[in-house]
Amino acid sequence: MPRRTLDNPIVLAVLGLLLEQASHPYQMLAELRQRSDSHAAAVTRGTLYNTVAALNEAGWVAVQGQQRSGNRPERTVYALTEAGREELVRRLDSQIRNPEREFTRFLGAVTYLGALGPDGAVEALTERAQRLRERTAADEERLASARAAGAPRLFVIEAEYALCLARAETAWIDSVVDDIRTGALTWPAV
Amino acid sequence: MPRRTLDNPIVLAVLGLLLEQASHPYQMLAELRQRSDSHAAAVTRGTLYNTVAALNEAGWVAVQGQQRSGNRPERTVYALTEAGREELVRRLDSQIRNPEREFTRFLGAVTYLGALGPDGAVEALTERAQRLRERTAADEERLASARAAGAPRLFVIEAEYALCLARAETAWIDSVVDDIRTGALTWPAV
DNA sequence: TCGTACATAGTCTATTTAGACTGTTAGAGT
DNA sequence: ACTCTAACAGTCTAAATAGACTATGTACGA
Repeated sequence: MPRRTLDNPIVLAVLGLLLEQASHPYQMLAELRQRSDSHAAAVTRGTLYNTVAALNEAGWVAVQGQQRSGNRPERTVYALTEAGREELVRRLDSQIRNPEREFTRFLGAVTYLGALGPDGAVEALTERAQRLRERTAADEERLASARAAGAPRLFVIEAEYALCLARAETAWIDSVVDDIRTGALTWPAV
Repeated sequence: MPRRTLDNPIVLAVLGLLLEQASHPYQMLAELRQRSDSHAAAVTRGTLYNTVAALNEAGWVAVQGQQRSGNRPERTVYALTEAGREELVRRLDSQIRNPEREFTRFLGAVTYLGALGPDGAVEALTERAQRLRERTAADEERLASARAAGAPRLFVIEAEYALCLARAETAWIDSVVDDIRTGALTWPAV
């Protein structure tokens, strides 16, 4: 039951991976998981196989061959086609040009921050900031060691972006917590 | 065919709206659209009706009554239950405490920025920054006039957050564009 | 050497979702 | 008075997704 619209966010990831090298779906998944938690979280197996099949029907990828090691299930290896390379560039360009308004979990929650009350809000926000800081430190370290190991900056650019946003978010949370504590942000009387 | 897991992002929005006042799905949708583009984009009608039905089965909302104006379809008005209020707070708290790694379109695209080549990347990034700036200016104005009209800051806090992130992203893009132009960020030879 | 846990590959189905479809009413323009 | 469009309110279905299920191979400790 292949899809028609093919506008799900992992299409780009699949095309991008195949630009580097031909691969089979299971391997793509492993690659995505290894590279980034956010990429990994965005895919499940069913979706990936389905997406690759649809990409195949759309002519953006093509079966390069079958492989098999031992008696394991046969692996179908896909490669990017020329049309696929063009589509990749087209989508890349458009997704960068158009800033979409993305609805993240945190944005959705912050909208109703009031329901936690001032104390609950400070509590929760403080913990988030704390966790963000820990994660940021770990990410910075990973980034630094990747660079030290010789990875070109272009290959880790999305980690830089993610770090930048995480720092901005942390700073914002800090300022909000501060404003609640000092009374610059108050709860309207109910 | 009501759902079981109820972990989709608009659950929180529905519970949050109902905390303010009882409402029927169509009205919730209008409210969401009016309040924020990101909220609006995150919902379609089918999903909303389905979600509300599931919320009802879970006991977090309850039918408050039917309304009808003229010969229009009957509107089923839902109200938050006490269990629903608790669930709202629980989810709010957890979604704020746990920073999830969210996979946005832009993050996915930036990962394969290399495929655009230095010139294409500068082109696309510059346009994004430009659009972001325009949108940010418009959002700032809307925020200011909402405040001027007497909206408590707590009620527009998510707009502040979104603005903060947008500014950080713009600054990051500017710096990357700069680095490409000056040669601080180069394309590895293929 | 046997069991047990985990990695490898992939398929399959029950939920979930997007968005087309239905029909009514209010208001604008002619 | 009459048409045309947009808002109202909801249902329905085809497509997309998550995650369980299958089945072999490998590594490790008991």
